[in-house]
Amino acid sequence: MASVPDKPALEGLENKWIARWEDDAVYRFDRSAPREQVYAIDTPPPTVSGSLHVGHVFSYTHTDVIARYQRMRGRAVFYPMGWDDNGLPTERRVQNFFGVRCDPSLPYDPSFAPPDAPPKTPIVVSRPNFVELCERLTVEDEKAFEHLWRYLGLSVDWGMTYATIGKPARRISQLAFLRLLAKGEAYQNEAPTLWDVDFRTAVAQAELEDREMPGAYHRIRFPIRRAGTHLEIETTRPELLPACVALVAHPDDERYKPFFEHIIETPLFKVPVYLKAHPLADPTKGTGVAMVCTFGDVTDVTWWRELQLQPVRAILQPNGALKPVTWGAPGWPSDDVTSAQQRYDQLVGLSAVKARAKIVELLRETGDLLGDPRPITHNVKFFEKGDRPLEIITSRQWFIRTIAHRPGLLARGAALQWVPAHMRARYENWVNGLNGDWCISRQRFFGVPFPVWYRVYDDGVVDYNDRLLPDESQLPIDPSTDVPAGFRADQRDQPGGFSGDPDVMDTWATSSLSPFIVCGWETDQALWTQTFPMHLRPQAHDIIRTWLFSTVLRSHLECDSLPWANAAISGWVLDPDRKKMSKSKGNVVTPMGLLEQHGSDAVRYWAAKGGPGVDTAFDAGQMQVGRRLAIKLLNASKFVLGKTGPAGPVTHPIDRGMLTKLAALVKDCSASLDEYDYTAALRDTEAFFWWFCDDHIEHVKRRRAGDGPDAASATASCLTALSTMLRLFAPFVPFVTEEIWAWWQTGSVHRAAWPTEAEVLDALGAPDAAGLGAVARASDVTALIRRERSLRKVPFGVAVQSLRLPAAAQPEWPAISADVLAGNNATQASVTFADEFAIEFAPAQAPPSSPVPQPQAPS
RNA sequence: GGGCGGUUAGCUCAGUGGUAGAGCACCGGCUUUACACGCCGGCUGUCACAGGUUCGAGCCCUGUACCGCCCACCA
Repeated sequence: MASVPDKPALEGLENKWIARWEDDAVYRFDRSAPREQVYAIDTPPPTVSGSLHVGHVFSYTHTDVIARYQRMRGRAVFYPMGWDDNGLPTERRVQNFFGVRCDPSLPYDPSFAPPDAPPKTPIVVSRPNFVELCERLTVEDEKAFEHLWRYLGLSVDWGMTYATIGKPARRISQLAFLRLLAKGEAYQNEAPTLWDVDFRTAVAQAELEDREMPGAYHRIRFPIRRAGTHLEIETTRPELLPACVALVAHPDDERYKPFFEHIIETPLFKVPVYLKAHPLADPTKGTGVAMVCTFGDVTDVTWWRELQLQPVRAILQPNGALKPVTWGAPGWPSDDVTSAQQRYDQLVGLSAVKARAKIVELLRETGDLLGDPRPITHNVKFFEKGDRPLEIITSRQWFIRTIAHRPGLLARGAALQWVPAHMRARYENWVNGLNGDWCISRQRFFGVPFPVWYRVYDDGVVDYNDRLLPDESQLPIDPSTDVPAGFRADQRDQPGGFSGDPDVMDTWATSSLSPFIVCGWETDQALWTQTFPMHLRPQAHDIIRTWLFSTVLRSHLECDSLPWANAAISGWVLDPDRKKMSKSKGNVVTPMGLLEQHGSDAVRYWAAKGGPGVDTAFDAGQMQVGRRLAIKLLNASKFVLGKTGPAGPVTHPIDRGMLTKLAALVKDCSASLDEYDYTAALRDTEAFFWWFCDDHIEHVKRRRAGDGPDAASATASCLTALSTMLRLFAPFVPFVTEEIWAWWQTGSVHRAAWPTEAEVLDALGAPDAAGLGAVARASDVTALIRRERSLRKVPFGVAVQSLRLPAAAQPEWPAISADVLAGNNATQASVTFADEFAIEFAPAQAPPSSPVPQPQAPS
């Protein structure tokens, strides 16, 4: 038996065992394991340019508990880690850090090196150079993240990491895209698209969020031609008046029925438009007549499509400013071209907000604005990372089909095991609410480019229908730098030459392939067969509509399969005010500080108390409890292992009862963990452990200190219990359990076999029901004695003289009397049985003196 | 407007139709040879509200209120 320290402590355990685990490759994935023994986890790649917060610690701990459990169950745990360095946060960080800006039209410069300090004027670099800078910068982030994860005790195989902008991920993103293109599941289309004017890119439905914004209803007069009357509409976006292509009212609205298909004239610009009928128009909103503009919101798109309102009169440019328009030109009719032009020219170049103020001024001048704008607050759609409301701009974009696959996607969601089960509804809700295919192209430069070139006609026009695709073996490529087969570099963007697709993929188009990336899709067939479909996707509930949905979609389209069998959805960490912890609220605690303050095991303990999918309050008090548990484990283990006597057959009823109780615990915990109910497993293990310390040890410690068969029974059963409890605790508090394990066992506890009911019962032959009754009775009687001792304030040193125990205790008494009496300083007591409990203590040696008041220092 | 959770002790939360629970906090006591980073004990309830089912409801059903989240609408 290795040495048990005199003063066991938690300090330094993290660094000690991190190093040892790495040296011993404790968490290395076994490539030779057959698929049936593999447990594969699709770990979320954290965004490296962000910072890890306590919510990450929380949810990644949950996953690690499962990973450690499965490993102890004998599974080869496939537990890689990714870094998400693809996307806007990293793009901005690279720009600021190095003082560069990307221009994809530039050729790659292999000799480029950034200056030591970012220059005032950004250096323009090619996309491959920009990606290189990203990789250089994120290496440092990744090191810090990895250190934190190791310190937290994540049992990741650190030999398997990937980056979402890394070459393998780019290759797989492009390969998967080309496969979808070949199948017709990816397509390109020119259509009205949700657009962020600051980032100047299309965004997807999944990236929207509503924000409450101040606005105002503007009541505007529209004359009806040759009717001598007018319609009134209310709009929050009067600046779109020049883009008006129709008015619309509900078909049953009696107020407007007479005027359907009449020609209305827009104010200021004198554009003839029709009043149309459409059921989506709500008679109760505003005046019941809405202005259809190209495009103010998604309803406008619907009306434009369904009412076939040609043409598009787009006035917003990609940067959000109003573009120049020649009134009187095709598509821009006006009954008064001169004044329309004169008025519109005052708007050109203005942002939507400024144009609104200007147009209100103009409407006031002509008297077409009725009354003052009426302030309201309303929800406006934003890109979740954006600062200004989304616009809708017609542009050429890549899409992946989703709507056509809705039934199949719902079936996948139904087949997936959700933890907790009710999270399935969020997925179904989202799939049922999809209103368009998934737009995956972004007009950014940093990301995975589309591996596509287009032929350029001899007249210099790019033919987007004549695509030039690379061979799969060439991937990844960058069409802004690489040249399609059969062309020369100097034919780029030349008549008769080629042009590269300028766009990059949405980050989710890569993240959705995380199982493909880690499992070696089209790269490592043996690994792919061994690990895909995976077993577990852990993630937070806010990205069900993005990461989870898109991963299911890609796997459905590419593999006709679910990507994993289980989805474990974690909750959020809330601050004590029940608000989600976030950086903007300034209530984030740095994870490393937490781990150092409380110890990793203690923080993990708190995290494991938060059930799957349950938003959980940040609670340093629970971490203190976890720390006390770890210390208690050290001390109790020291006591159990400190016994010098020999172990022998487990014959004593109390020992047999304890092990029977433990065997039931093992069975329950295993069942709980199989169902991802790690919270219940921890709670039950903890309850047993405290009972073991407080009651069982107190009962057996004197017997164990003697010799003979009863002492040997106590020693043997305590050792079994310790071994079992350490293994039950190991997934939750890996450091302290490993430390104790090393005192007396060989190998890592994290590679030890998960305990089984049969193993614990081995020393007994069978569950011992009488023993179970004995330990329960022993605890009951001890509780009675302790209660009286405490109420009467009798110190433990004062012996019990006589005991009258409940008659119900009589049958078990012979089995437990020695242990119970010894554990309560009552070995000399006379014991009788009657209906009521009674106790007498030995007379006090000295009469208690009344306490003398001590002079108090002024406080 | 639709959907999903939640509401149990001062706090954080378990609770599987059968006596209302744990930890923390608080109060009182105890140096008991593993642990004072400890131990023992005590106090603490309109289980959100209303109705229903049942011999029996915190749990099942219906409705309501409030909190949180998701989605839709947002002229």
